[in-house]
Amino acid sequence: MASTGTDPARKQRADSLRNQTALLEAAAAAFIASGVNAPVRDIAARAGVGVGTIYRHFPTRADLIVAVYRHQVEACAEAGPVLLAQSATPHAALASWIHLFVDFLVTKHGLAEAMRSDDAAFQTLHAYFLDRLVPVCADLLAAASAAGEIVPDMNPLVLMQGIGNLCIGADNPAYDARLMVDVVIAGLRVH
Amino acid sequence: MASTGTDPARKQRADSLRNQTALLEAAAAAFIASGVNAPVRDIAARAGVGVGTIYRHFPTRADLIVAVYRHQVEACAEAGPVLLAQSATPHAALASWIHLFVDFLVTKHGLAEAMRSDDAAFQTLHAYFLDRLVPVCADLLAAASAAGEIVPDMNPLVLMQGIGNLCIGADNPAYDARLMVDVVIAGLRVH
DNA sequence: AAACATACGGAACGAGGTTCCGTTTTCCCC
DNA sequence: GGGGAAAACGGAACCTCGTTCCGTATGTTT
Repeated sequence: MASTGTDPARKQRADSLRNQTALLEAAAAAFIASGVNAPVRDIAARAGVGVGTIYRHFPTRADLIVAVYRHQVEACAEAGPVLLAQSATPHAALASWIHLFVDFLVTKHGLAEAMRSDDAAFQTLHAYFLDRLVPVCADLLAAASAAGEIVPDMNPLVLMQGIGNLCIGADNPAYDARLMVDVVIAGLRVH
Repeated sequence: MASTGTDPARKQRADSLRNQTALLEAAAAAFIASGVNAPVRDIAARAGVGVGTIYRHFPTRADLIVAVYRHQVEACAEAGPVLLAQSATPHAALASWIHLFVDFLVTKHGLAEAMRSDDAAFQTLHAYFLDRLVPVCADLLAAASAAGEIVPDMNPLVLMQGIGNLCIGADNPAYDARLMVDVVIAGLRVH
């Protein structure tokens, strides 16, 4: 992520590593306080570095967001097969997994919006989330489909993006992302 | 909308009305060309006016968007009762009406995103759309619910917002808003 | 300790939204 | 028709925010 060195023998400088860590912590805090679109200058100030340092470590905002949430995305991805093995039915596993994903998204102010953005800077973000999660979703869909529980032709990519969309604005009390997601899950069933 | 006059006897000035019309046309063109977030300066240039004139007529971007799309929103609202009377079943009417709404949204680049924005400037937009369309949706839901075709507890406001969300990013070829909307419509059915 | 690569900071630039006020246009009244 | 007040105009100026750039500082290696 931050290995800019041309010579692979030379290790990353200590101050560089320190700043990178500080930036990750600052960004996480700023994202909680102001959403994932927190001003670059704010994040830099929180980390006690100049704005140039942010761009050196994380060329686009997406890189920073991915770095901050990587653990959680990985955990979500790994939960897929586990749920499939533990649940009573594939459809139940799919439902549980989608709820896991939704829980992750709705607690990250602005993340769902950002994933949707057509801004080139968010391309990385979009790609990372989808690359990591769509295959997991595809497996769950395939299992539920094979069991005859859901319609056979659901596209996992479309489903993930749709679920993501439904989570936008989840902090608005007049909206209820989880309810809409449940309607979608019900709609996947054979009928 | 543009009656700023303090004295109600005094009518709107001719140049003001001319500019207002020019702005509406320019905005409509700019929205088609660049989406509803087209730069203010661009819209002003298209209309051949200064930026100050935009703000005088339409204090927020939402006011301009509402003015541009008012006819279409009205048409959509009025179609609700008509569809209910003409369709074979209330659920069919609901489905048709939702498709009408979706067709409107997906052809307006950025509109669905804007409706979701928590920016105070879009409050008016959000309010207008929901005030006008939620009651129509509520009637359709009530009819379908009374006919025993759908689950009885769907909140029309949540449904409208959810449908709106699903339409975000509909111009991305890897996504399919209509498919997701169909899943939602299916999910509303009693099962 | 010297020399060199690496990384840093923050000024500077550009894009976009918004405000403000001197000037122009229109309208009303005589 | 002409004069003056009210209304509206235009666009410069300002603010915020993302992004770039380069002179300077800090590690690292020999």
